[in-house]
Amino acid sequence: MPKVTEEHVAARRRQILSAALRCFARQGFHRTTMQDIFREADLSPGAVYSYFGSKDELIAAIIAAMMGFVAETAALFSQPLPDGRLRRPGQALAEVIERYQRFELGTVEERARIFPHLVGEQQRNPQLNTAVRAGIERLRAGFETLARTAQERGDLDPALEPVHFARLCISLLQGALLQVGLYGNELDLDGYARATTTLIRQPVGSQAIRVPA
Amino acid sequence: MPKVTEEHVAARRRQILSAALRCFARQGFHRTTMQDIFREADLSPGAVYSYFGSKDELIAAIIAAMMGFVAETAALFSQPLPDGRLRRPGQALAEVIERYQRFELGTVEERARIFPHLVGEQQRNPQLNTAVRAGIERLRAGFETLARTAQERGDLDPALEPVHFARLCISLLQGALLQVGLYGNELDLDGYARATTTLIRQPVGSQAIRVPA
Amino acid sequence: MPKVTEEHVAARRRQILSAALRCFARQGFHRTTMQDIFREADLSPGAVYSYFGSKDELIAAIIAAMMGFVAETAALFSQPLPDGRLRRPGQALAEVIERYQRFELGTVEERARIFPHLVGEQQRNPQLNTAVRAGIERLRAGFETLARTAQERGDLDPALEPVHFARLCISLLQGALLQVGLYGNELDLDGYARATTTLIRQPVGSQAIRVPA
Amino acid sequence: MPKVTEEHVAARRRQILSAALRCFARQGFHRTTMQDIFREADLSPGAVYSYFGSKDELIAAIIAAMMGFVAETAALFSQPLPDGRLRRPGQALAEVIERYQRFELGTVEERARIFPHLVGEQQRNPQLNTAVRAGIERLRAGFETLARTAQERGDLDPALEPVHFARLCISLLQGALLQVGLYGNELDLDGYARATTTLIRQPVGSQAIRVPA
DNA sequence: GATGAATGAGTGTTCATTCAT
DNA sequence: AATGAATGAACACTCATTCAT
Repeated sequence: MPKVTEEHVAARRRQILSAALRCFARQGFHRTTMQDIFREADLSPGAVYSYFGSKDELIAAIIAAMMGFVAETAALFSQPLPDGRLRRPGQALAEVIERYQRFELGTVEERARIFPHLVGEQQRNPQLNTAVRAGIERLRAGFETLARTAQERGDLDPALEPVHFARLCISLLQGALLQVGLYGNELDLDGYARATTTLIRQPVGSQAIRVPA
Repeated sequence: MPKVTEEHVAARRRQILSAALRCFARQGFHRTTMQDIFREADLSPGAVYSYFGSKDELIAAIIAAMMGFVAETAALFSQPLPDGRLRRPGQALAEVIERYQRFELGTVEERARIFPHLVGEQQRNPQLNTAVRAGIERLRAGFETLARTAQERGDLDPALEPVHFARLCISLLQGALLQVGLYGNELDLDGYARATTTLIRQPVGSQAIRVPA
Repeated sequence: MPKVTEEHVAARRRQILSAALRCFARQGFHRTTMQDIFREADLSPGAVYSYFGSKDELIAAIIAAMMGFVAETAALFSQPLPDGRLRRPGQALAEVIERYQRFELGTVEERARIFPHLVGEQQRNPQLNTAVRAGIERLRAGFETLARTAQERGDLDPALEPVHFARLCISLLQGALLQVGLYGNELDLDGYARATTTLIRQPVGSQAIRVPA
Repeated sequence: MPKVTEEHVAARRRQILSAALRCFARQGFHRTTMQDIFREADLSPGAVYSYFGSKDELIAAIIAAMMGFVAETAALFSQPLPDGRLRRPGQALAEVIERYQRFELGTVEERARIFPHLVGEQQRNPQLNTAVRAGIERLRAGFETLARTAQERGDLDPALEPVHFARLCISLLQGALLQVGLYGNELDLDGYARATTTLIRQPVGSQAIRVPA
């Protein structure tokens, strides 16, 4: 009965991971005890430890899932839209936020609350640091490419250096996560997304034509 | 000689806080042990505990110092510039980043590395949460006011809702901190500040007058 | 078919015991986990537990097997040799060592490596202690009898008190085991056996006749 | 007050080591929990751990003390007696046993009961193994030298190969320890020592002159 | 009979905090 | 005021054993 077992294993891992995510979102990685996770997952220590070898492995699995989301999203940006053109940066930003909301691990808020802990952990763990930097860099590079393309098409103010502009896009996403963590449901993520799109659209000539008051 | 004592107390508190900051920046709040702090401050446990009642108090004091910076900065924005006008939002953003770099507690990088830990801690501690939300809200409200004023003067695209726009300004600041934590000195904060200013300047009519290609 | 089942049971027990012996010789009783034994025996937990009720029972079974060897050997000494005479103590010592090498449980080295663990365990477990003391006492009493007989025949220096002499024979055997455990194959057990025989042969008058230098 | 502290530290270490020795002698290394040691030493976990970094370190310290005894004893054998001559092997054996009884760590019986655990541990721990083999080898080499010297002086049967003879001396010592562990105070160690001396004295010609019955 | 996922008491160790000096 | 040895609750993790299938 290998199939049943395989499914069972996958289900248990999901069960444990989502319990851990809830705990981590509530208390952070370090304030969460393994006991908390056993209780939340309704499993014994031995059961959890037969699926994940240590607390760190559990943390790493959750971070890996989140970085997987980043990698997939970054990959998406290299693909043209159905109409054969690349997204404008503003569209891309809104798309990330929308995809984030549909991501299958935990809830929007839980993922947002995990985010600062992930950042903190990665600062201290060289292995995680490499992974996280690589992930973010891929996303940033994606925005940079979109910015160049948009500038070529006259969709973006050429005064914005693509390298820096891409960094700001990352900031807008990071800020979204932090503010969801801070305000929870009170923050309207879709409204936030629309605002970023508005802010980002900077057509050619916008500055030049400005009429002095 | 109460004055000497008072100064002595203040100096010791600074000594301890900055030792703690260095430790926290290196290891995060939870991985830092009180022993680490005793060693870094070159003081005995008893000495440290006579100035701060607990580790949490130490954490809270550091967070309070950082929120103090936020509050002062927010207060600044209500004051007009020497010429009697209020800053444009872009100016304000650059000013925050510049002030941040001159803030006297620890180094630019240490403060940035503490930031995610601060966020994580505040999510868990209602008292801190209230303080942090209040601080950020004040800053956000400051940007909102500046945005309205700028719109009235025709310095900012009226299509940008001030409430949301202010949130994005916060994001740009939060992103700056996270990225300094991530890249350290490799990130050029002044370049980042200039890029935000460029992104933010959205004069009236910029969209309307755009000439189709 | 009770006979088949009985054989099956015996075979399984042997399979498990020899797997356990290998593990115990490698890691000692306490560092060996039941998982180690399941893996070494290539059986499931349930299977092993249906033959031995606990880890302690497994340990006891192995110790019992080794004490069985001691008991058989001690019994042998009461029997005269084919020529109707009893062994001289030196012969007996060599015989024990030779029989030890042919004992069917595990290898020479494995049994030697188990020995100190056996001693340690028996010190702590009154039931085992009784069994082990009885076994060794029987062997010691055997040597004592052989010593008396040898003394009567003039084959052994009467200055050696049989009671103490027998103890020393036991020591020479214990030392052999410990040193095999320590040096493994590097120790030549047959050479050791010959040396003990040489040491032990102390004929009547050997001291008296000694010519002063 | 560095002197007071230094003495205090030494006293605490002794206190802890002797508590540990009692526990280990009673239960063996692995069945002894750190809790047992805290209780026996009447100290808190933190106190014990500030003197010894781990259970293994505690075990190693005790084994080191015992190997120190072996090393000192072996060193002694290289020194001639007051009369300028080297000991005869039998004298040396008795001297070891006598010194063993006066050794300051724990009681005679406790040290004996630790012995099999020490052997078992050393089989599994390469570092300990090296140390223990070296210690025993030094003692064995001491006996070998004494044997050669004795043979040259006609004090020992030249038929006994010094290398093997020395091994048997080690066995007689090992056996003494094991039997003290087994019988406790019931075993008369001094009687044992005298018996070994008697067994060992094998003067030249003892075999040759033997009169056939 | 056999399996192996699950249990949960128990382990070694850490570290914020106290208090006699 | 200052010290630092000591405390002990709490932690991550292990492993002998069970029992539904």
